[in-house]
Amino acid sequence: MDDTVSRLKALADKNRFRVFCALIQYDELCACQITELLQVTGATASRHLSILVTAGLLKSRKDGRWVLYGLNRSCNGLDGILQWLNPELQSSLSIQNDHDALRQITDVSREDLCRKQRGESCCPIKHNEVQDDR
Amino acid sequence: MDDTVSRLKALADKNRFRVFCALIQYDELCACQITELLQVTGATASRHLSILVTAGLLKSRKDGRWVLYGLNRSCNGLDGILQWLNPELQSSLSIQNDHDALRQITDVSREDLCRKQRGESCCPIKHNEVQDDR
DNA sequence: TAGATATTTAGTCGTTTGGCTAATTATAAA
DNA sequence: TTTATAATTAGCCAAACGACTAAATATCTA
Repeated sequence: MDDTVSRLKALADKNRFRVFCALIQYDELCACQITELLQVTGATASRHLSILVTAGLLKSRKDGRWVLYGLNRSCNGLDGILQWLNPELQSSLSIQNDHDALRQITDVSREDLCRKQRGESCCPIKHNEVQDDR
Repeated sequence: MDDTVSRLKALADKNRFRVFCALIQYDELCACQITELLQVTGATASRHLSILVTAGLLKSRKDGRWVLYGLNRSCNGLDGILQWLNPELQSSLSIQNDHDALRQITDVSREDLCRKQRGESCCPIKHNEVQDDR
């Protein structure tokens, strides 16, 4: 039970939930891409990611300087979670917004993305107003 | 999305999760029975229950002096949640413990149960040591 | 109707959470 | 080997949370 509750806790935060949903659509995203999606500091994104990994929902692997995150496909009960969420995701405007933002984020190279995050105003990515569902 | 996250938040607490699981097995339980199961004050149980109701996971109805709680069968996505949880519940010792405790709790009348909760030491219910899974 | 009683609400308190900045670690490039 | 940089960790703070007690509400019963 404790495992299940800790998975629930991990998903019961809006930003972590967004990350999880993003990774249903994208096989792998690096920390800086998720930072850009959430519009928080890298430190904050990193902590959220570690909570999701600790709960067993995500896996991470290093790729040089970058750390790539993806769903942990062998997570106990993952299929059930996906089946539950799937209908909800189809109809969610917020998730659709994130999906659009991610297309732009993954369009630029990770190098350029990080440059932009450092404030070097290269390759600006404009985020749409995120209006929530209902 | 916000609805989904608030349902996740509602379930992401050990005591509320136990209540939800209890109501998968029992069609209806009154507030005092849930208070007894959780071993918290009535006020605390009441707040947990109201969070679950507000999230749309539970329904309540009055039966005279008592308030009965049960799963809200028309909750959006409930089937998905149940399918996800079902395998986990089968193997959980904690849930099994709660199930055993509930059998004793529902064995005595609500009147006697409340009398006992007021400390009138009638019809004692002994709770097993609740050891957690793993 | 008056008293008893099941439940909820209000108010308090210590802990946890989610965000930030600053410091640290690990890898790539010069 | 030094410098740059992606990511994480540490430390801080305000807000949210979960528990409690006490007070209020609603319903039964004598």
